[in-house]
Amino acid sequence: MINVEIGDNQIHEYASGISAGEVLENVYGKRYGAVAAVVNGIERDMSFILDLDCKVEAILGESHEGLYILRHSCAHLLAQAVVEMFPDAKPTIGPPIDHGFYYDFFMDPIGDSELKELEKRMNKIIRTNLKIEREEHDNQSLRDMFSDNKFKIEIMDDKIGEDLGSSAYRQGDFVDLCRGPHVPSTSHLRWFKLTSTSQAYWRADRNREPLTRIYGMCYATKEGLKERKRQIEEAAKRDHKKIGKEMELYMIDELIGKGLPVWLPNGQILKSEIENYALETEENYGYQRVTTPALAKQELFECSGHLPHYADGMYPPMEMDDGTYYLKAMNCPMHHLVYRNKKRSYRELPFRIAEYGTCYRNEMSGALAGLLRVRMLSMNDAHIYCTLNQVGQEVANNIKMVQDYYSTFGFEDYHFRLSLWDPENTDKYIKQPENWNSTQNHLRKILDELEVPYVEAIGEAAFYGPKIDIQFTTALGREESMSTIQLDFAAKERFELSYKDENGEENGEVFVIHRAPLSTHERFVAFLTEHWAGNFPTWLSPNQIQIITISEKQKDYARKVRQSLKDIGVRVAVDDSDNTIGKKIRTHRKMRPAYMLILGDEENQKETVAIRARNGEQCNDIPLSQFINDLSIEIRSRRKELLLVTKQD
RNA sequence: GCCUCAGUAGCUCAGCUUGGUAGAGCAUCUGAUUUGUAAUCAGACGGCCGGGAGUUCGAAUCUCCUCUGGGGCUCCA
Repeated sequence: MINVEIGDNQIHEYASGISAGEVLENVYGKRYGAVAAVVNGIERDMSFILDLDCKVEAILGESHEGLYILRHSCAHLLAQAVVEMFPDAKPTIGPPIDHGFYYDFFMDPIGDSELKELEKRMNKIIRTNLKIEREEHDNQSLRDMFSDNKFKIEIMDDKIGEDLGSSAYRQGDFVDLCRGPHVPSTSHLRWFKLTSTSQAYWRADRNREPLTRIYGMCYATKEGLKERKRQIEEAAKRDHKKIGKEMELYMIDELIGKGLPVWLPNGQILKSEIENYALETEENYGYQRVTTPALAKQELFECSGHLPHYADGMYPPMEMDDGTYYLKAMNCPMHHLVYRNKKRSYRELPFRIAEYGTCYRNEMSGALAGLLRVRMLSMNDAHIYCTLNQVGQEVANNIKMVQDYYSTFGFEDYHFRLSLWDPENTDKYIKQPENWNSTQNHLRKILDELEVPYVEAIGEAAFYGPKIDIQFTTALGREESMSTIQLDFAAKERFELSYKDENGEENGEVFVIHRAPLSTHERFVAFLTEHWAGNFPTWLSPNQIQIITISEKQKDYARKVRQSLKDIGVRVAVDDSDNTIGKKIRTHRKMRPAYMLILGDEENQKETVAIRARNGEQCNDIPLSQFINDLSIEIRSRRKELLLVTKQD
């Protein structure tokens, strides 16, 4: 007999050789929704045999761990269906991911019809409720089992010494190399859907074999799957590409080229408002403005290291009669020259210069997406030249600046990422390991001291130094970098940056901080649009006020109100057409003005306005002068909420 | 750049499976209507069905190539 501890210190006695699943079923009943078990802290299959005293916990299908197992099992199920349908396909790897799973196969690409067919086959396997069984093998017999799949053999080769690849999981005729654990049988995998296919490369290396990747989503319950589908639909409504078209924020024309959006008048308003806000902020933080050219000579980018390290990201060279020119992918090299333009004193540090410029990056055509990834970037860029001692304060200021910005714009869902170089793959980086270590530790220390939570990411650094990136997830679920604060230890040598220190010595220890707290205007506006679903705070709104007349009798009054609002800089339009008022409201909702003013005889006589806020709230009989006053406060203070209306009652 | 799906009127889409004179709603314009909070009525205008080639007596529809867009890979702000 063995003692098994379950839940809150309950000890049960069982015969040795009982399975974890039987114990759990004995305690919780048959339908308690567990997919696997934790035995003495280690995740195990339900079939795991208990032969010593131990502690057993259930992993519920709806828990984080449970979903992970469910999705992993669902990936196996997909592989089974694929091998059944395409006997030559070689499964490679198939991990669980957020919301679902994917599996990469060495096989010819497939289309939608095959995807549907696979889904059918998977459902069939689910209905037959195959048992999913773990098998232990020694290394040699595992290799024999997978001898026709070089990818699995390669995985085993990699795991030599780790002593992990000793198990396989079998369901019917299908067997896959796997650590497990898995759900007990295929009937647990009912709530899945195959979503898409794409091409990936073995080991994410484009020189290796191209693989067909199949994505699916998978949940423990019907409701879970339904909720996810609903989320995707909701997100699609916020998509900046959809709203951008509806609100006429930007356009892309074939004749100009892909990745080269044109800012339409409404989008330009957003851009200008953001720019003005940044200008104000940067003045407070001690930045000075400069403007540098869009192109520069090859020698500059060789000096900066862009050509050796970033050539792929730049447009090809232009041969001129006096040399070779490149469009700039970044402002930094030119800003370094601004710094170097005269002898600097320690009294000038930190020296901060900002530029509202455009950079040009040769993104691969397949990567371009709406405003999120473009080839011409409007950047709110700046560089800070300072001593190592000053780096901490400057980085802290920038983190604060970012947080202030985000709070004004209403962003709450983001996380910090410390982006490090990859010592295993140094080609992309300036090879100075000791500098990498010291600057990375420096940034890490700053973040720790500020008590800002962050994740670390290897291989995400800039070629000249580590970064603090602020990561967002788009409405459609893709993670993107928004703001960035980068520490550059290489520029000082490459550009011979120096200053005269307190002792009158020429000191070459100039550190450069590259920062773009507002991302690029393109990406920022994309996020802003998705975040607010186009219902921007009043100060940003391209159409702040829409005036609607009830009949043609109020034409003059409407024009008078419009002029009063224009006088204080409000963006306002009048609709005095002969449509019905319901029709006018419906029409103008598309442009999402913060407030609509409904003007009839009553308002005309009393010099008042009837306010219909964007959220549907209604507020009548407000004296025009009061409205103007309140509105201007709302706009000037860059308030996020439409407080004007609720304030009245 | 690679894989996949899709391109029909300014916008949203039907027609394509099974080839036979290009459709709807909204928007626009013109009348009528003068309206109190999410679509007033009527009429008109609008398309070489992304572009090119092929198959066919005949192609929006079938085949191939190409361009553009969506999703993914890779890359990155």
